[in-house]
Amino acid sequence: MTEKELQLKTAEIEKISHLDYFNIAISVDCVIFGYDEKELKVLLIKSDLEEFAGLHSLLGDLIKTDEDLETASYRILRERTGLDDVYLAQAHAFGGIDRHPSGRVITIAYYSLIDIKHHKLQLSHNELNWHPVKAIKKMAFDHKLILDTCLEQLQEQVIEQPVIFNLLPEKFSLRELQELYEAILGVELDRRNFRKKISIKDWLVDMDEMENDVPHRPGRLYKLKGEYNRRNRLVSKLHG
Amino acid sequence: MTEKELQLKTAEIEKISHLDYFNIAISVDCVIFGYDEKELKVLLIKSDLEEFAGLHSLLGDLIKTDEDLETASYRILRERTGLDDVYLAQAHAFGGIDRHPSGRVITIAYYSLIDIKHHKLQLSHNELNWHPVKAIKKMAFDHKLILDTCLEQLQEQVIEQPVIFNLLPEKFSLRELQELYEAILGVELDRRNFRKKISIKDWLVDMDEMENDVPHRPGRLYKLKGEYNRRNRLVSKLHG
DNA sequence: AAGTAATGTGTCATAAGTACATATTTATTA
DNA sequence: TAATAAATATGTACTTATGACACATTACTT
Repeated sequence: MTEKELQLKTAEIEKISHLDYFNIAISVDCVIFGYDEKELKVLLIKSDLEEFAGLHSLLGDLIKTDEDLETASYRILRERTGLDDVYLAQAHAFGGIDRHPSGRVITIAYYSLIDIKHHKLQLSHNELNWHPVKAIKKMAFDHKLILDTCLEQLQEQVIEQPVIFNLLPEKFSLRELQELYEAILGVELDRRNFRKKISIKDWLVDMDEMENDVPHRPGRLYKLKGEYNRRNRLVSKLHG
Repeated sequence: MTEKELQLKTAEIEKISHLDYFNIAISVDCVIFGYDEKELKVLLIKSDLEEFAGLHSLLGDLIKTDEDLETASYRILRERTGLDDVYLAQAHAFGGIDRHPSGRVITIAYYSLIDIKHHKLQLSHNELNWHPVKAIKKMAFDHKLILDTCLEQLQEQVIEQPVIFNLLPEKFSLRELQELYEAILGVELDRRNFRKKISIKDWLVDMDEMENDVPHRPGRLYKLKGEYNRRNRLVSKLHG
């Protein structure tokens, strides 16, 4: 490094009034939920850090200076899965001092809902796989805590809002929908009462079609009313 | 700056693998809610930036490298109000690229609930004042958006959880409690139905005492059951 | 002593939630 | 081809929660 270069660097440092404050990196971590084989799943990658050998971690990356939080989340989704038009919601910020072994990293956790079967995922990495949420015990970093937090928020969210449909193909039967609720909430629901409740919410359109790939009496197919369809929409109206 | 010092600085820079990523500052902003004169209020300071002359802003500060998010929030609360044992909850992270005129700052918003009258606030600054939430139209930065977001979350929270009591003195009448709910939710409630609902929740202990400073028939005084008392407790079990 | 204003309680109608049973339709099996 | 199995589809009775509403009581004020 030449004297000239050093001077430039020095100027750069001086410009930053409190270097201390810029000694913290910011990342985004995405909890990507999917639903397959009657199980809620999450997309994880094998950790490449020695400290966490054998453990899995969420998909995340540091935020670039010219992108906002949601742009960064969408970038990660695109880079890792090839998907663009997915449901995304901010869950929580995690900022423990020692949460990252290489230094101070504050992360902002988002969760995303994906229809595994419909979207052809272009998984960017051969150690990137779907894992049943229920089976996950330990993860790298504080990612188990992040996962649990996102799952809790998802549980609250699906009860109130019509977001669960982002995990299903466009057309689905009421049985499939019920099984998905059961997988997310971890409870068994009464079929008759479930149907009553769903019909009261008035979220669905009857497609006048039937299932055709089931080994039993096929059920009617429904889709979400267009007005609730959030697949292609930025969920959060909040980005300041 | 000597050659030696330059070399040290250079080493420091080299150690940071991607300087770009450390060009973002992180702050915490606190929406400090209080309740007085039958109004929900928020503690604001006059902005000292020229861009926002005449506008008010939330209390916030950059996070230090050795403190986690909640520690930073509590530090701000302590520095600004002298209070320590208050309810605090994380609301949302805001990371818009241009949200701060002096550079890239991502902020994590917390809201806090304070009993204005009981705690003797040591307001650190003479331009620090309580403002009725309903009257606030414009604020500095994106702080109006942050305030609105926190208010929404508070509204959801008080319906489900016994947190509203952090805004009241230890002993209170059902009328005071109802008025507080009305102020937060922005609705009028039926007195008889309200009392029924509260009694079902079984949050309160009858103190067998009466109001004594009211110009009408005094009501019974209640307090929150100890098991729900969160005043001295870190709310968030989540800090990774 | 009468008036005023708020406290404190109760009822009824309606809506929502819960437990539970039977008929129907399709695929499979004998 | 007929019986069987398994899932769909729907309805009813009971309980609980919600919302609208009325009246007696108590303490302060005039």
